Amino acid sequence: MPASYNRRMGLLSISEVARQAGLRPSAIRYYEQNGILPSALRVSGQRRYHSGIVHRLAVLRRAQEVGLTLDEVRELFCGLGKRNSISERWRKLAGKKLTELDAAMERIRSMQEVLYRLQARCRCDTVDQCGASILRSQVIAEVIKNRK
Amino acid sequence: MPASYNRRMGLLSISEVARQAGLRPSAIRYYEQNGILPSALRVSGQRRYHSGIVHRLAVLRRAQEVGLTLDEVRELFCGLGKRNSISERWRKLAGKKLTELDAAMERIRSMQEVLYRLQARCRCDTVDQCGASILRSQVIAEVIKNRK
DNA sequence: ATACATATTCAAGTCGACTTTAACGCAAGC
DNA sequence: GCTTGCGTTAAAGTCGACTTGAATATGTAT
Repeated sequence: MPASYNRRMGLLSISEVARQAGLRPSAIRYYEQNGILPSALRVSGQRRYHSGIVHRLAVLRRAQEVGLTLDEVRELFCGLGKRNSISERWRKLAGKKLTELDAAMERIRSMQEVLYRLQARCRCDTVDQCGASILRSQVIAEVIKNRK
Repeated sequence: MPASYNRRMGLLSISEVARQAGLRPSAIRYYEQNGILPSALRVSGQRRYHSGIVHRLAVLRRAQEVGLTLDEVRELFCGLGKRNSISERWRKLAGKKLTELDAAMERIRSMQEVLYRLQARCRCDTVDQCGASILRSQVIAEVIKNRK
């Protein structure tokens, strides 16, 4: 099947899609492999895409930007339940993320608070003296756990 | 060298230190291996610690809690320059972290903003319709990069 | 003496979202 | 028809901060 045919049909090669979406081909293959994108049409073993894929990848990117993991993006795109629209799934995931982000904000706030006090009050010379003021403050241990 | 001797000298085994510091022995070995802690005293091949190590590990943990990486903790503990006290190094690192945390806050704020709009305004049924409102908003692409 | 706990080192595994590499197939232009 | 270039797959590498596993040594209790 010649290139002219693909062009006539508006079919795009993976590198063309990647270029338009600002990704590398390997990322697109990775998404397919992990069920975030459906298996693409093949023409002599090579992936061919309809232009709509570019929009879908833009939504994917935006979803990542607001903090969704690829597992969540998969849920967004391929949602399990019966007749749930994408907007319903977005709202569900958005609620979840907003909660997580509130927690993240709070964590950052306490980190900042400790750092300010440290800048203002720490005067030790050696590590062994260090911490009188620092060790008493109460940043939640959860910080570390959730920093991953 | 018998245990009684170690006890008399106030020397602690790695598991005792780990217990007191709330870590696993493997973490302590890891710190030593990566130059965050100095090489420990050995008694027949086994690490023995003075109790001060527990304090040092508490400072380490606190440093992590406020966002320092282990590379930065190494800098904090083993700082390069000549006569710089730990408080000077703390202030330097704290300033750096505060800047990073400000940026992180800003990122989270824009993520939240997008998510709120999404919850309020998204009404699409399918992924292909999705994004009219979402794709126009401007979360910085940097979000993803720095999310790591 | 024997058993069991705890120690050691080195190498490899973990998590997430990819990228990179290797070895190969197919395509387009001359 | 030959080269250049893009496509394919599977497997391994990346980053950070550890953990886990395997093989082996030492310590402690009975």
